[in-house]
Amino acid sequence: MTTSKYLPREIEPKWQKRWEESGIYRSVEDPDREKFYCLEMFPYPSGDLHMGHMRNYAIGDAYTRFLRMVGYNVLYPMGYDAFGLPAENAAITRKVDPAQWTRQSIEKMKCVQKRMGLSYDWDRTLATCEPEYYHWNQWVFLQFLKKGLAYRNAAPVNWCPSCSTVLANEQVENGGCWRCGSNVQQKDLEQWFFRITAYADELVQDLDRLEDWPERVKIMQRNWIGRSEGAEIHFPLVGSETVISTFTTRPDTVFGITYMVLAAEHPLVGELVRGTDREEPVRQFSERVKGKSTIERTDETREKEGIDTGRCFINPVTGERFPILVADYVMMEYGTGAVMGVPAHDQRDFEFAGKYGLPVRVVIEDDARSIKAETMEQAYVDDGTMVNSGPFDGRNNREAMSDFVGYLEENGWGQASISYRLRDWLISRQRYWGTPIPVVYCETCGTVPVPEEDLPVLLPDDVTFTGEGNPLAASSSFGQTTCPGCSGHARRETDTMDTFIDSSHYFFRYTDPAYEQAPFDPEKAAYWMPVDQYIGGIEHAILHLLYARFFTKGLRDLGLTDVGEPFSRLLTQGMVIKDGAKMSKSMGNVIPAEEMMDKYGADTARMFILFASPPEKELDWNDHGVEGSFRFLNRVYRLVCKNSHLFDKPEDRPDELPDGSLSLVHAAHKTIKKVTEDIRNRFQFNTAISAIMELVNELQRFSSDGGELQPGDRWAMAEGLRTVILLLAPFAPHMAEELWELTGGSYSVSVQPWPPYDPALAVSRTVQIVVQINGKVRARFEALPDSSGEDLERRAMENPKIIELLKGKELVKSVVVPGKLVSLVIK
RNA sequence: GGGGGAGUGGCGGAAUCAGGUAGACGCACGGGACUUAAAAUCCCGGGACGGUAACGUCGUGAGGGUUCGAUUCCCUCCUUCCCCA
Repeated sequence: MTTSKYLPREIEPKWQKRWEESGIYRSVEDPDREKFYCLEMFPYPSGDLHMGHMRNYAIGDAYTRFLRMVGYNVLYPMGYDAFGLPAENAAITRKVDPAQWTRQSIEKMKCVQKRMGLSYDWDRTLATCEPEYYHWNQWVFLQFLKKGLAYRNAAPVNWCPSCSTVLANEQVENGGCWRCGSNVQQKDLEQWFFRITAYADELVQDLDRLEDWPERVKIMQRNWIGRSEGAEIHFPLVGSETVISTFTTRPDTVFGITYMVLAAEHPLVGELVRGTDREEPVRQFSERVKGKSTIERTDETREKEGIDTGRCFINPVTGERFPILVADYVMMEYGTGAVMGVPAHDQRDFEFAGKYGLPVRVVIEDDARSIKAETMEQAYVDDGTMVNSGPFDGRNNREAMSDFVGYLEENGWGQASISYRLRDWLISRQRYWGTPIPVVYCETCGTVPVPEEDLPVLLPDDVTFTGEGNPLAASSSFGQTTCPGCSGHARRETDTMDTFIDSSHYFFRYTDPAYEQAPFDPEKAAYWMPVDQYIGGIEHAILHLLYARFFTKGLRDLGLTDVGEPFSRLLTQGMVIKDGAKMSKSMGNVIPAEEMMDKYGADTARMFILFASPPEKELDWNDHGVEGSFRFLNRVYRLVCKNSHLFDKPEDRPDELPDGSLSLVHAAHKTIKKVTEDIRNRFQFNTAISAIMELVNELQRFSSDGGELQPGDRWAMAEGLRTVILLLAPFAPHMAEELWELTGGSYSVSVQPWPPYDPALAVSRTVQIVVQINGKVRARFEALPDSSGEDLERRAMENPKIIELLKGKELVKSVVVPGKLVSLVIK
């Protein structure tokens, strides 16, 4: 008998070394085997590996290990999202080289990841800050430029004064910077954009194909893209050739227009009032409005402000003139920056019109009651019958909608149109630690892309980090260059790319990280892509996942891949909570991953993380709970050691099994079935682990029941223990290896076939049947699982307690559910 | 304001997909065994109320509905978290 103790500190490094030396987690393309690409969102290498990371990897690794045992050819890589602000900030405050700082952090993180025992193919590791990687950011940029998917434009942009950079719309949260929270200001700048709106429709439509994505992520994306159908209508300006266009989702209310409002940023505002007595007040008003934040301007509860321009437009459908105003609640980013005012049928317009004495004209009536403009207390926004609408009077507005748009089109007043909330992706950043945008500005040739053969445009070393402005712009070696076209003097673009570009195609790069001709080898990508299972935090529901989807479609249209959607299945893990708050540095409630592993070992940490909560839910951290997982692993270890003699001379299964052993065999098969289904179909690691615990409890009872074990018992016990080891292999891989070896198994447990189960054995030998009377449980009895309904009913009626309760009553009805219950209704 | 989740013992959570024994598994707690003692380990207990007990009544945020039967399905409401404004 072995009496050794469970010592994770000894066995974990031992097996990690063996895995590395034997290279069993390296993946190779094999057309004869079914592939499975499992991926976790790669981390930003801050150097600290926190619980959120640990949870992410524990989930992914357990699933991957399971898949390997089930027989898939698995790709499971890891890399580092290595560009970004923290490295640059460290450079400013601590005078360290961002590249060096980042590489050190990566090594630190990798070290912790290795200690966790994760089964990555480490040969495929990449870091986005390396020229071999960002080369391909630049390459894709050039291809996008050729296809018109990248362009430069002057636009009002979101500016974070604290980070001294512009931000994409997706990076503005509640009017503040997503990183530092500072109030975002609007600034007019020349910037580079990616034309994500070209794919707006496809990005919405393809969401329907993503059946294995959480519904809420799809809803968030759908809302973010904000596709709305309606019409664009053109209004002639009185006394001018100019036409003002507006987008509306309610073209059926055009007869009810009584005014128009423009955004303060609308390019026509200046022209409208030039030289009139309205010029100065309107200019002042516009300036004041521009200084307000977006949240303030779009807050629906706030009173809206406007100012008359003194100019009028003509409503083409009626020929009437109405005033044009400038108002604070209209944003240039949405629609066309001009909004037609229909006070009777839009609540915001109604309030605005009330404040400025603008007329209200009812054009849709409630079918139940008549609506009078004079007595309305709020806008009528529902559907109804069109009135005051010329040829459309009497028709239902919803049904008449498309006819009405046709009517506008025939007369040249407008046309059907689709509007998106989604804006083009602003990718320029005035920062150093990112991918240089490969463009030069030549005095004679203008904007010139850097030729592909000159890539990558490397980040220069001769920079100083002062915290003010972009260090790249101050570098003498970088800024000045010669034009690739005319060899004349040229100036380099000093902006770098948004780091979300890095994470928009890294999953392709893993399929062949050393490939030198393109971002990836099309053939290898064809084998591995798409990612079959992607795992990461819900916080990336919009930003990263939308950009990655767009990028994939862009790469597809460059002919590099056939894949249109990068991630077939998505699992969004819940946050890690401690003491009722998100575990975070700012809350001061962080448990470092390393500390956990020092104390209990990686297997315990992984086990607890998976056991404490289902992956999608929040995980409530509890120090005592970890203790429980540690105890469980100790128990398993002891149990196997105590019974190790059973494996000295393996026995064959006897023809006849003693009763207790037979029950044990049933329990083992039932457990295999449950664990298999919980992992494969539901990602329910917590219930899978519970099931293993139950089996362990049963084995322990069986082995300590006293008395000599019969030959059949010995066989059943050995089988039960081997089953437990195999089932634990995805969750506690180090211990599983150790015990597998101890029981005479061959290396490695992680490539053993997953244990099969016999459905006939994967049921309890007897089931408990309950007898209900009028819905209340009154008696129970044991029966065989396949007992017939008649049999069960007869046995229920023979039950002394039931006979007693039935005395003097009339049996009205009985319902029998075989294997479950007999329900009697009496009067 | 709009959209989407979630509410079950002292705690994390099961059962909810497909209506059928609510509380699996674990933590914390209580009792016992082993020990000179402790730790570790092993065994037993446990939703609430009443009862020595058998057992009974109540019980899954609140209220209603459907059903022989509702934690599960439907309606209304409350609380809370997330996303968008």
